[in-house]
Amino acid sequence: MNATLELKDALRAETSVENTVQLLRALADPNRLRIVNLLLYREELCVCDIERVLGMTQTKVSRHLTILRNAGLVRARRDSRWMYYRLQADSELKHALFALLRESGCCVSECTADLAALEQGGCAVDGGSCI
Amino acid sequence: MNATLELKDALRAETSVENTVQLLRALADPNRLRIVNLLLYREELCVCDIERVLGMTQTKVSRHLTILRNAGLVRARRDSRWMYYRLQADSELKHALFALLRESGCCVSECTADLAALEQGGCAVDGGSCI
DNA sequence: TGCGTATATTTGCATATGCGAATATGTGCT
DNA sequence: AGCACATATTCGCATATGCAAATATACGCA
Repeated sequence: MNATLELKDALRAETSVENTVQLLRALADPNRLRIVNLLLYREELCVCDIERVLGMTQTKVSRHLTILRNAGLVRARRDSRWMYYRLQADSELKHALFALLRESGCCVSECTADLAALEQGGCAVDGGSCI
Repeated sequence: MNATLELKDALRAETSVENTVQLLRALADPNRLRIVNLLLYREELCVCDIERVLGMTQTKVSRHLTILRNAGLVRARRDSRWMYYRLQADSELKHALFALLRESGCCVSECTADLAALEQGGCAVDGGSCI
């Protein structure tokens, strides 16, 4: 059995229609897709970073992060007053989805601007990504 | 420039947040995911095939196929009284999504049963797939 | 304890989505 | 034309989703 087959088997074992739908639904929103896109290029970001970079209200960012967290696409870590979020690629399907989004750019116009804004003095850990 | 870079560029050129969201939203439904899954393994299926294999009403199948068609994920061909649907992988992003779904199985339990039902006397063209 | 900052949740509302039932359209056959 | 079959659309309803505004919670600091 080669590596490709092993990957395929691992994917089959973990997936179900409902599980896949849950992940797709969580990603199928422009706000959440932009948030995930930022996290593809920054290992970790706090709510206020995302709020500032994407120009969304705090309520909006928090709500969408909660949805992403409930879908298991991100995980949170508290550091003092700040909550830091990062992608959670803890299954082959999630990993494949993140890879697809990263490769697709998913955002030639919008997200390029988002990433540029991120460069302008984000307070988060820079570089890296989970995939 | 190598093949990988060319693929990446092609993806970036065609994608936008709204376009990606439209595709994800269309896929983010259990009925539609099961329909797409069938089409990953059969080149072409008519509405009555899907209706019978998935045990859905005609109205339901038709409505969800319309949504998939509006998203550009499938295309239809009329042959006499029958409408035949097939996947439309006419962009790199769609191609990547179909490949991901096919590799993921996306359906270890449910879709295996669907595909087994499909083997039991479907009236459609068999074998093959668009990807 | 009280204050300021960071984040989360609730509330009320508008819109979107999914469903079954009924109906309409399109096609072939007689 | 009229009937039967295959598919599409409309309608009314229930539920889900997204939003802003207001409020609540959590933490650090004085």
